[in-house]
Amino acid sequence: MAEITKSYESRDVEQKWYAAWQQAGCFAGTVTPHAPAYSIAIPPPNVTGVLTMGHVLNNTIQDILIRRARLEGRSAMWLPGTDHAGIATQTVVERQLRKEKKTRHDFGREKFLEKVWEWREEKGGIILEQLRRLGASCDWNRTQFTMDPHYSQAVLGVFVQLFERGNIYRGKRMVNWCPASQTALSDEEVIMKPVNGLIYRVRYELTEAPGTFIEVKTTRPETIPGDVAIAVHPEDARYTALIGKTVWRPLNRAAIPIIADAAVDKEFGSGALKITPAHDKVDFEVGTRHKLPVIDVLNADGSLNALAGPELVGLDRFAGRKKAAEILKESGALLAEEAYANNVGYSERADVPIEPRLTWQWWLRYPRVEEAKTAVRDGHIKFHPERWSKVYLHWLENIQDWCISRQLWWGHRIPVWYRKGVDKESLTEADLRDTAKVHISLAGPADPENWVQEDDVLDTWASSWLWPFATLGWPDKDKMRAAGYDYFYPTSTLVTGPDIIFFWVARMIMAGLEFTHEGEPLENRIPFRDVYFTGIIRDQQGRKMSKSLGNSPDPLDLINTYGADGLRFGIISIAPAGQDIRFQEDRIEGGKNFCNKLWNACRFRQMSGEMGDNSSTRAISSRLDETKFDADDHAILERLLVTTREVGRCFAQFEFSAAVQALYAFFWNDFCDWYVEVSKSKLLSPETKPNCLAIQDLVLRQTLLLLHPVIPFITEELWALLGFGAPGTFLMRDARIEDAPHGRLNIDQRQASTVASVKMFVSQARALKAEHNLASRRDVRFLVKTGDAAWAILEGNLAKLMRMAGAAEFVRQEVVEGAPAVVTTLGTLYLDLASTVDAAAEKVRLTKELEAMAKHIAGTEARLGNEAFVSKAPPAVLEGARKQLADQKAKQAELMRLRAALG
RNA sequence: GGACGCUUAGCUCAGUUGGUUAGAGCAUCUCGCUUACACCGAGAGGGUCGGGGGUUCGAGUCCCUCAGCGUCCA
Repeated sequence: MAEITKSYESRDVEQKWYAAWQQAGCFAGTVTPHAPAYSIAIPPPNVTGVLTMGHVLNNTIQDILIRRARLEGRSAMWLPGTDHAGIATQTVVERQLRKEKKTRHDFGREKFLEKVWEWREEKGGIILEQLRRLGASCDWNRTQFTMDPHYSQAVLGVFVQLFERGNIYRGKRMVNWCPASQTALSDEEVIMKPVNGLIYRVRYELTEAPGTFIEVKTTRPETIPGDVAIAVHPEDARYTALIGKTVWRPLNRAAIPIIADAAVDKEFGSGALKITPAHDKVDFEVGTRHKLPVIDVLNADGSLNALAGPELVGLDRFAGRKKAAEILKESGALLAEEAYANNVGYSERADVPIEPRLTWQWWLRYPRVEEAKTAVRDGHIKFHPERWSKVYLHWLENIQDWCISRQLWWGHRIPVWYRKGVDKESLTEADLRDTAKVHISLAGPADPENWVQEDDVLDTWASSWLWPFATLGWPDKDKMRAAGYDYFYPTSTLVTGPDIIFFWVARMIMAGLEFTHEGEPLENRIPFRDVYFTGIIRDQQGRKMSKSLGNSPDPLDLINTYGADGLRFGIISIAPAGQDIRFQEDRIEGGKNFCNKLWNACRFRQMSGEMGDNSSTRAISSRLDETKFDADDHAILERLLVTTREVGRCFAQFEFSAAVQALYAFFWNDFCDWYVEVSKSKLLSPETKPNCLAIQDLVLRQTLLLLHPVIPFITEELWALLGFGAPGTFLMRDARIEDAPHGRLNIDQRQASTVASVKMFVSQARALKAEHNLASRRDVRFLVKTGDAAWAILEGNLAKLMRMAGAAEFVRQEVVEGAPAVVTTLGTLYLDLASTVDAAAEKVRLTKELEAMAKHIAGTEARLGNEAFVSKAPPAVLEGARKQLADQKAKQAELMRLRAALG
């Protein structure tokens, strides 16, 4: 067996095991009829993406769930992949072209798409490679891409089906237009941002009464050429006389009417509102009500067009705004410019203000909205933390139709063909259903030469909402069988961020309900049973980590510095359930240190004696002689059992950081700081050595099993080094978690509980020495004044005590005068240094302690003196308080005696 | 404006259904290279649990209210 080195070096170990796992096919999720299935579909990262700290957290959690499921004997399958990220990817490739001073139009649609595919082949797999560095145990053979042929068929087939079912329609409506990407966006892709800008007070002169004006306030003077009316509230007494009159539009001069509409807010500004139907959603509605014309003064790229007038045409909308203000100022129409803070919608991807724009788009009426609510409300799908279900339900209550068409080239081109010569601008709902005018199918028309395909593609989210089942071969029966659709769907758990609860989670639920297992009950059609929402990783100042701020560490750097296991352990330990996380690199360092500690504890075991048969819990147990157990043996096994249960509970309830904390405390404090230390005396005697080694093996074996989901590499390495598995087997694939690692052994609670008082005794002895500036070397003589029972405990642990406390000897003695002392539950402990002690200082210390004790006693006495407490508190609490008081009083008496002895 | 979350040690956070003297990691200070680990060990200091009010024998924990911070939806 290889010797364990002095410190853990992650790099070689990680590479070695990842390759070995992959070669042995350990990641494969296979249909195993008699085993329960456990499956996760990865939230497909954007194909243009690189690994961020958010990915690290999210994917570490998924890997933990998957690896734990394997160890529990389930057939686990984690399905990886990427999504095609329409806007982002197209933008990346266009940016490349721009370096050659070209645009996508120079190439044409087909050639441009070839370029995108080339880019994807070359760069699109980076993030999946990075996930391997993290240790992700995805079933890579199942890797999917939303633009794969099969997946695309599923997406387009769904479009056709939803059209046939009446959920999809084409309509000319106000959409969120991104002038940078030049496409429509869904409401969810618009982010409202507070902006400090200007508001302009502008007056419009009445045509019938020159010199009389009506005033409006606007933040967008460049849209004035698009004004078609001034609206006032019908009950606004200031303006009733003016309704029906006309005013001069101050830019691109024309007469426009003053109308009355209840949508006007009387309190805002002067109470009069300019109506620009082409550039505002509310204005559009007002315009429609009053049958007003629509004057669109903007081009698709946000520049002003000829309808804006000769002075503004060609200008960008922001330059146009300035220019418009200048013109208004010159003509005297501009009354004032005032600072103004308002909310402006920004394009999520391009980060520019969106324009409300009237265009033809494809819309989806969501299917299964009510069922989607039921699924979560009735707990068929459980959200963790639960509170996100409110956000989800609220969105579904107020759901709006989804604009699913995008004016892009990269994506799923909508499977709609218009017969040549048909005017797309005037198609009615009935025309869409007229197969002579419009053809909608997966296969396309039989006579393509007579048709023109729709230019638009589908929103990327309109493909990824099928992810949990389209990745399992749906709707192709053969592919479904091969992928194990019936076995793995519904998937078990979705791990994602709450920021895409609408974008993705809600939509996946609706898609799953609509398209899978038709006719079966709801619980068979939902796409997943549990949804775990991670927190958002923030920097030290609490800001979101982002590329533009440059405040995110590169996870690959962290892996190189601290190891993948160190990074995983660290990130999980700072990620409490459902809370945002402030990133601290020192916690990642803590993860690395933990790995090193684990490494060295195993090294100590290896150096302590011959390895026995470690190949199973049963084999190790059979090496134990229970009759020779001492209190420490019972105590560590008891703690192991409790920790095993606690960790199991934590994993089951998605409390990952609590699991890690429990493991940390058990391993570092109970095992390393105590059991390993007491082992150092136990190993000296042939009476106790075999048991001690076997118990260490039992503890280490179980600890590696419990830790493996979190830190897979180092645990696999140590598993092999300590011979816990048969050659050719893997911890990750072949090992199974056992609930009762101690096997048939009986744990003696009474004995185990004495360890606590011995620990405390040692700790107090050390403190006593430290207070008197003695190094923790073992050269001190202690005297103990104590009763027979306590002395028996001390005597039984003498060798350990001397080593742990750093004592030359412990001597039982009835009377000790003038020595520094401490009162413990096992008697009064004196430092035999009478000659050197500073009596005055010692007296001060004891007095301080007595004061604190008096306070505690007063508190306990007050509680016990309270009639209500005595009559109402549960007996156990009451008994505890009485015992506490007795202990406190005994300690107080002893402290007083010690103080008196100092003279 | 509405919903949700947060406020506990210098920093970052735990604290399960209310129950002994509120914990951890990091940082700080003191001591120690004792045959696993200095990526370590021993010890110490450090908190009126955001403010106020209430319920209760008992509140960091439950209720009300105020303040500050954050997120989402309008």
